Amino acid sequence: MSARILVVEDEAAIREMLCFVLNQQGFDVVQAQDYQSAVACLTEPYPDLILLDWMFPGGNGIGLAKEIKRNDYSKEIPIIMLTARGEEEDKVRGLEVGADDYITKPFSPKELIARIKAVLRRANPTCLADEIEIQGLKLDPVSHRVSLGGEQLNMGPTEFKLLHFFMTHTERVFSREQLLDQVWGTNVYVEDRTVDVHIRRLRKAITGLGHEKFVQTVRGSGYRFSIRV
Amino acid sequence: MSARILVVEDEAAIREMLCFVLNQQGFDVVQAQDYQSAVACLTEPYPDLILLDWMFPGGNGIGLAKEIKRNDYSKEIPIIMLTARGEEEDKVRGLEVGADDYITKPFSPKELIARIKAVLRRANPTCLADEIEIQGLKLDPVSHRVSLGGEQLNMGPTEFKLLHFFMTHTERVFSREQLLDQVWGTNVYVEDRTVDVHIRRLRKAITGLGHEKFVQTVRGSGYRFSIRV
DNA sequence: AGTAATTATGACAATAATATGACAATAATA
DNA sequence: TATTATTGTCATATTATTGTCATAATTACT
Repeated sequence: MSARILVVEDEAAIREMLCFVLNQQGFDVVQAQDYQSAVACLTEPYPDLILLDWMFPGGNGIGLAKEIKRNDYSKEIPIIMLTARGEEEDKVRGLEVGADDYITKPFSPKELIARIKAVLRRANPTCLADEIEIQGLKLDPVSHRVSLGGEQLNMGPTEFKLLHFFMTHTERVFSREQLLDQVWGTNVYVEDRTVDVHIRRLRKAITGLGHEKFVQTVRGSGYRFSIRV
Repeated sequence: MSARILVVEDEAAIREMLCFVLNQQGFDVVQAQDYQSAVACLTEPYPDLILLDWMFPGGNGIGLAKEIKRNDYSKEIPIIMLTARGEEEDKVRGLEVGADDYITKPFSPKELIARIKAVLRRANPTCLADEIEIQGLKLDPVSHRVSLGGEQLNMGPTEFKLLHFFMTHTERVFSREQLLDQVWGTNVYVEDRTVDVHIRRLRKAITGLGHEKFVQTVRGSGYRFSIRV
């Protein structure tokens, strides 16, 4: 049950960028480019969050925000406003009207995602809980648990992160360097070969009915998580 | 073997956005936020493409573009300029200096990727991470897999590279020397005849329903990958 | 057919890459 | 503070891959 996000933004390039980023993060995205189509999206299934451009044709953002907050069915939906840089007063007015947060254009994807998650966590934590399952191997980021055919699996935090990354990025080779960046985080000085060791630990941890085969070595390139053995 | 892209952009938010999108597409991304660090990135391993902001501190974009095109080692690297909207003259000047294309901010990820791929396809198709299929023979650089009619094929890294090169450069003879340059890399001292051996290994690996026939010997010249048997 | 040049092939040792087990250092937890 | 779990690194074992050779097979030419 991943979160459904309504993006209201008239400029196509920015809208596409927003949708791209949100999609990559696993959100369900609905787009609207004007007042009318935005209002049309306020029905079942309701979005869990609205990303709202301050200025857009067919009614300004604040107008739409007011409309949303007036309506009983939609007033609980959190709103994040998109404002142009430096327009401080807009932010203030936006928050007054009931926006839960705001983001300044241009925005970094990291910031965007962080703010969205923060708002969702406050408003509706369940829609962030996205359990991943691949052939009986279940990973639940919320409870921070991994199970295989109902059986709980034990592994260290690093193995968990590694598995989480793999399960959300299957069928793709990653070099040790990339894995270090993605799983350990940038600016971390760790030996390349250390990845090997954690790969082994992960394999050992998920060894069940051949599930360790999912973690595959690609000689000369790195590792891959693949269902196709 | 996926393309390495150097992003030169001072504004952190935009830079992060570019990197995010490019990373998702499987490119190797290197960042630079000023003239100095950009120049520092112009060494081994050279980027396959440079995304260059027109205006950035410590020297403008055109200055850096000129510098890149002046240097023998870097002048073959294609450049895509990032310009602010509406600055038509910038685009013209950029193209005059040797930029291969330009993108207007704000940009849609689709457009960005399309233009990058177009430029790379012209300059160096091997580093495009697109899946290639030729008569049931599939090579996917992203997952680093080769299959023939759905069946996985096994081969060593060198054979993989060789096949990748061939599949992106079909219907053309290459001398052993050329293959060594392109597949093994320059400055590698390897016997000419070694190519023969790898050709054999490649043929053996892709032997299916006569697919080994694609790898053809051109007596006295070298080898060719051709669909026409 | 005979010959020289060229390519194909199998075998092999050298090399490079990965797997693994052990260990001390560190961080987390009781 | 004591105890336990986790981490990163090393040394070593295990594989896979590489490049080269010797020899067989093929081709082109006389």
